[in-house]
This record gives sequence, structure tokens and C-alpha cells, in this order.
Amino acid sequence: MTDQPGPTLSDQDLLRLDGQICFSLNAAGRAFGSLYRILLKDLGLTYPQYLVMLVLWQHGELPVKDIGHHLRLDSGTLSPLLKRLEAAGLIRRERSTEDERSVHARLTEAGDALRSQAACVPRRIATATGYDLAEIRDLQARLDRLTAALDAAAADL
Amino acid sequence: MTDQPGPTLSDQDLLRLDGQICFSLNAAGRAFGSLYRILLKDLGLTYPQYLVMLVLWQHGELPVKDIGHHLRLDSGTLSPLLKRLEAAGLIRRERSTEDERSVHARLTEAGDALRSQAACVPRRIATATGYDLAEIRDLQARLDRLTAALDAAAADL
DNA sequence: CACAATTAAGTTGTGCACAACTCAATGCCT
DNA sequence: AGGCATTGAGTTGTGCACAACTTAATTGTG
Repeated sequence: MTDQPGPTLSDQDLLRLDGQICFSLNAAGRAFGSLYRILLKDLGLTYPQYLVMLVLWQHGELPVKDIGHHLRLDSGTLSPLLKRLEAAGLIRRERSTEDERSVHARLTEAGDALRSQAACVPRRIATATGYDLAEIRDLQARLDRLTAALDAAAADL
Repeated sequence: MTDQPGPTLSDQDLLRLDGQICFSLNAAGRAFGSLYRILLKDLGLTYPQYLVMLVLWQHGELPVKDIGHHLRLDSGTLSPLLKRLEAAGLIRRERSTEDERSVHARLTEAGDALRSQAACVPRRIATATGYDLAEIRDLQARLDRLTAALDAAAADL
């Protein structure tokens, strides 16, 4: 029989311990945000805008829907964000001719040119983590598993 | 000699790979957010508000500054949030008599009563992760190390 | 074909995060 | 004591995330 600390934690204990993972997750996310904010300042991009640009640099022209799919964002977030990117002259938005519901985002020359300016960012971020590639991938895998589990749990409430 | 993918990744490769950790981190954070949103709906709390309540349930009366220290939030975020908690009748805010700059947040009876209602939340979250306690702690440690590294990197820009 | 259901964007409203700022209270220092 | 920097909250403005809703185009079905 086991008389270790015990597998049974009281709700009070959990209430005290709770927040820990999400605290850590939150803190890490914000730390990333701060760093990106600094590194992206010269490019005139916010971190979410940078993520959208990353998607466009990889995939070229894309409908809003697909961008949202890649980033797990809905039109309520993307519509104003894309408007700002368009106002900044980095992308153009055009209604698809074949399906008039769909709007496609496409890089302008300036948007494409920004790519080379952004090229140094990932390396600086990677260096800042202090992790090597294997560790990063491992951490990522754990986080993705976590996300999947949470999504599944949320699905059947 | 090694002719594997190689330790030297081009900036373009990194640009493609980039976002991965922060993507995963972001996704996990949002997945947590969704789940908490559902579980906290009955309590009438948002997730950040719940975090503040957690701190108050643990520490009792606290100055705004200390709450911010626990949660890594500044007054710009906390002031309106605490106002909403006060409007909801869960806390009271009172200027300290000994230092009139400082404002202390204190649980009302309703705020304290909410604690028992919230007691079931952490367990449900923990279950939803699909991780056991050891894995959670391990992940947490990695995330905290990551945060520290990123903070340090941001400090010397 | 007509009409209901679905889909894609966009809009509105709320709340959070953060930078930059104001203001008052306190501490410090000669 | 006088004067100045520091500290703690709060305010303002921008941008993101998300829920709930609207609008218009498309699809599916009887």
C-alpha cells in the first residue's frame, strides 16, 4: 500500500495548485509576446499581424477563411486585422470572382519585401528560448497534445 | 559524417518553422481559455477575473500592486478588472490608511462564498488535460524555464 | 424552379493586455 | 524644511479574442 503524499488531493489543494499550468502557459505566452513586440517594432507589425504575414509568405494568396483555419482565428478577429494590414500597404483584399462570399488576401510588393526584413526574427527568437531544436519540438508536441485534450474535453463539455 | 537534414537551417527554413512553439503555446492558452470560459460561466467570472479571485482566496486582502505581482499584470489591466469585480459585489476596494497611494482589494461575503462554488473547477480542468500530476509539473517546469529565458533575452534586448 | 439551410465576411459589444501618460502620496537628500 | 525623484493607482488609446449578430452568396432539397 502507498502512504505517499497520496493520489487524493482535496478540492482546496487543487484550488491552491490550480492556475499553475495555465499560469505558466500564460506567462510563457506573454513573455513571447513581449519579445516579439520588441523584435517586430522595426517592421511595424504586431505579433498577430506577423503571424498572418507568416502564413501569407508561406502560402501566397489565401482566402480569409483559410488564414483563420491556419491560425485558429475567426473573422471577428481577422477582418479588422487584415484591414489594418491593408491600410499599411502590406496586403490587398479582393473578393473572389468565382465565389463572391470569399475574400482573398494577397501580398503587395511591400508585403513581399518585408519578408527579407523579417528573416532574422525567428533565429533571434529561437536563440532567446535557450532551448535546442529537439527540446523545442518535444515541448511543442506536449503542448499540442494538451491542446487536443482540452479541445476534446470542451467539445463534450 | 552526417548527411542528415543538418544542424544549419536557413533563415527561410526558420521562417517557415517559426511560430511553431508560439503557435502551440498560443493554441494551448486559448484552449484553456475556452474551457475556463465554459466552466466559469455559472460563476459569472471571466478567466482573468477567476485568477484574481484565486489570488484573493489564497492571500486574503491584498494591495493591487501585490495582485499584479502574483499575476504579472499592471494597473492598466487590473484597475478596470477590479472595478468590475467590485461592481459584481465580489470584492471591495479601499485606500490604505497608512499609505494613501495604495488600494487594497478585499473579499466580500459573496466573494468568499463563491470559493466553494469554484472548488470543483480545478479538478475538472486537471481531468481535461489528460495529463497526470507529474507530467503537468514537468511541463510547467519547462514553461517556467522558457519564460525566464525569454525574459532574460528581452531584458538585454 | 423555389426556398430553406449553410457558408463567408463583416459588424458590434465586452473584456483583456499593454504602452504612455497623469496625479497624488511618499521617500530621500542635502 | 525644501525640493526632487520614486512609487501606486488610475486613465486613455490601440489592438487582439471572442460571442452574438447581420448580410449576402451559394448549396441542397423537395
